[in-house]
Amino acid sequence: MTASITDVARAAGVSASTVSRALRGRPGVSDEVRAQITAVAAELGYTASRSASSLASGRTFTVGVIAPYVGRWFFGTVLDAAEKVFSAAGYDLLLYNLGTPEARKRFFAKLPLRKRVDAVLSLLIPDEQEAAALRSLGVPLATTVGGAREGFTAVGIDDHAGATGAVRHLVNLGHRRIGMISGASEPLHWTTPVQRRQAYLDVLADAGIAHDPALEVDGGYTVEGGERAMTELLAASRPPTAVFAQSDEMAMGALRVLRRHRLAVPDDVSVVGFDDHELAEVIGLTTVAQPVAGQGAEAARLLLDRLDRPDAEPPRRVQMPIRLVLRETTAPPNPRGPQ
Amino acid sequence: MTASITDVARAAGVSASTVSRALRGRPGVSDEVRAQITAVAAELGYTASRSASSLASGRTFTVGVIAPYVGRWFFGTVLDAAEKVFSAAGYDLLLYNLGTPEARKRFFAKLPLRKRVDAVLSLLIPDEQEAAALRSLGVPLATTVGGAREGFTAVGIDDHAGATGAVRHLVNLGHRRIGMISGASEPLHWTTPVQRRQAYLDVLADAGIAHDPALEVDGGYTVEGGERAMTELLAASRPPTAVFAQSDEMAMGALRVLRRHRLAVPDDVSVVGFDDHELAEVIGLTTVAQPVAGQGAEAARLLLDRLDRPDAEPPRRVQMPIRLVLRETTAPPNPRGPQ
DNA sequence: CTGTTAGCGCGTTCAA
DNA sequence: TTGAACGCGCTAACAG
Repeated sequence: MTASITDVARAAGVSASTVSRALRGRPGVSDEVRAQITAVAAELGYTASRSASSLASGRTFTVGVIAPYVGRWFFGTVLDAAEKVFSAAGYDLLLYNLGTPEARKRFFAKLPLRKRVDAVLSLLIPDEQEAAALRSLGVPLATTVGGAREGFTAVGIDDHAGATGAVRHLVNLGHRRIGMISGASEPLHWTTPVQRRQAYLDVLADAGIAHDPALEVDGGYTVEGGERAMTELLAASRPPTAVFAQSDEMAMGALRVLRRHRLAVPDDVSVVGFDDHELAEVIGLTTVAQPVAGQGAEAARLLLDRLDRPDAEPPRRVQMPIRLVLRETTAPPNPRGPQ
Repeated sequence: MTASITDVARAAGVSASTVSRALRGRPGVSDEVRAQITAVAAELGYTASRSASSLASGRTFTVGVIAPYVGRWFFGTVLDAAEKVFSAAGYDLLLYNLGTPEARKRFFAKLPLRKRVDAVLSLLIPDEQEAAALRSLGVPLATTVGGAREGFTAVGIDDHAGATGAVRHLVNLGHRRIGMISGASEPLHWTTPVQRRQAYLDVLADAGIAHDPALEVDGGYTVEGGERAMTELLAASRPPTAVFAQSDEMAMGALRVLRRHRLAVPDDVSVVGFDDHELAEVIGLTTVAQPVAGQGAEAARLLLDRLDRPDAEPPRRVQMPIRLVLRETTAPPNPRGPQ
C-alpha cells in the first residue's frame, strides 16, 4: 500500500520519531538528516495519515462548515471564499449541507463533527439547542449570518443601515407608495429579515408615509417567491410605484412579473434589491451591495486567528461595509400616476 | 473531555468491543445489552472518533470533492446535490476548491486526500499527471465534466447533441448569419467547448451555410466574457442575426450588451444559451437544459455503488438527458435585415 | 454472545 | 541530535 512513517524511517536509516520531527519542521534535527528524510519521503510519495496524526496529537487541521444551501449564490460565494482562506492555511474543509429538516436533524443527532474539526463556521443560525450542541464541541465558532448565538463570532453587515439606504433612495426619488418583498425569519432564525423590515418601517415613518400592510408581501428569498409577491402587490387596490426587495433574487422575480405585465422599469415601477448578486449588474438592478465573499474570508480568518492564539479575546461581532449601487431600475415615480 | 468508548464500556459494565459492536449494529450482541449500551452512550453524548475508527478499520466514510469553483452556479448546484446523496448515506464531504493555480499545485503536491477518503468526485478535468495522482489513491473516482480520464466514471451529457439542437433551432427559424460565443478548452482540459463548437460547425455545414470565422468569439464562460464577445460580434462588418452562446452566463452578458445597444431581442437578434441556469427562466432565455443537480446526485450514487460492491464493473460513462427549452429570446430574423 | 489481545500510524514523552 | 517506549480511541481476530 501507500508508504507509512516507518517505511520512510527504514529507507532513511533513522527512527520514526526523527522522520516525524523532520517532516513537520520541528527543531532538533540536523540539516543533513532532515534533507535526507525529505528526499526519501518525496521519493516514496509519503504523506502522513491525517487519522493517525490527529489521533495522536488531538489536532485535526480540519474545519467544519455547515450551510443551509450550497447551490444558492450567496452561500456558494461565502463558502468559496472561506475555503480559499482555510486551504491556504493548511486546513481542510468538511462541508455539511443542512438544507432539509432531515439532514439537519441527522446532523445534530450524530454531530459528526465531534473530534473531527478544530473549528466550525456556520452559514445558518442554529436554534438554542443546536447552538449548545456546537458549543459542546469545544472549538472556536463563527457565523456569517445575522442573528448570532452566544459563543459565536459573528461577521456580518448592518442590515438596518443597508435597508435604510435602499428605502430612503426610493423616498428621495419621490415615491410614496413603496412596497416591500420580505422574507420570513423562520425557519432559519435569522434576524436579517427583521432588521431590514424595521428599516423600511423607520424610513416610512421618518418621511411621514403611513404604513400600508397590503404593500408588504413575503417572498421567501427566492426568485419564485419574488414573482408571487410581485403578483400580489400588483393586485392591490393601489399598487406601489416602487418596491424594495430584501434580496436580489426576489427582485429578479419581481422584474420578471413586471415585464410579463408590460410594466416598464423604472418608468412605471422602480425596484431596488439587496445583495449585489453576481447577475445584478447584468440586469441593471439597483441594489445594496454587501461583500459576500469578503464575509466568508473574514470569518475564516477570524477562526484561524483563534486557533493560533487560543487565549486572545475573540471579537463578538465584525461589521463589513455596505453601499447602495445605483443602476437602472430606479427612477422618480411616473407623473401620470401608477400604471 | 468528551466520552470515549471505554467510558461507555465502563458505565455500561461491558467491554469496549461490545460497545463498538452494539453501536455499529453488528450482529453478536443481545438485544438487551445493545439497548443498555445505546442508552448509556446517549446519556454520555458519546460519538465515535472518526480518526480512531478509520485508523483501525481503514474506512473513512468520507468522500473528497475537488472543484474549480464553488461560487459559480453550475458547480455549486452539482456540489449541493452530491452532498445530499453522500450525507444521506452517512458519508462526510471534504471539499477542495482548486480554482487558483497555486491551490491546485498545493493540492496535488501534498495530496491531502491520501488515506483520508473512500472515494473522490472531481468537478474538474485533471491533466494526465494529476489523474495519475488521483488514481494512486486507490479509491473509486468519478467526474461530472466532459473529458474524463482513464479510471474515472464520467457522468455527463451529449454536448454535441445539445449544441446541435440549439443551432438547428436557429437555422430552422431562418437565420443564416449565426454567431457563436464559445469558451476555451484550456486551462480546464475539458472537451465541452470542443464538442459544442463541432456541433455548430456541423449544423452550419448541413444547412449549406459557409462558416465565417469572424462570427466565432471566445467568451471564457463568464458573464463579462459574454459581454466582450457580443460587443465584438456587433462590430463585425456583417453582424449576426442570431447568436449561440455556449453557456447561459455568456448569453446573459450578450443580452446585456444588446440592451445597451438598443437592439431588441429577439426582434433584431436572437440568442440561445446552454445550461438552463436558475435565472434563465427569469430573463426568458431560450436554452439547452441539462440536469445539473441530477449529474451531481448521479455521480455520487455511482460512487456509493462502487463502495458497496467493489468488484462490480463500474460504468465508464453515464449520459444524462438534455432538452431544448424555448423561451423568449429566439425568433425568425427581422425581415428588414440585420439591425 | 462476550471479553481479551493486537495492532492501525502517528506524536510525544523521556533517556541516552 | 536521536531513538525507544507509550498511548491516542477504535476495530478486528481470536478465545472462550
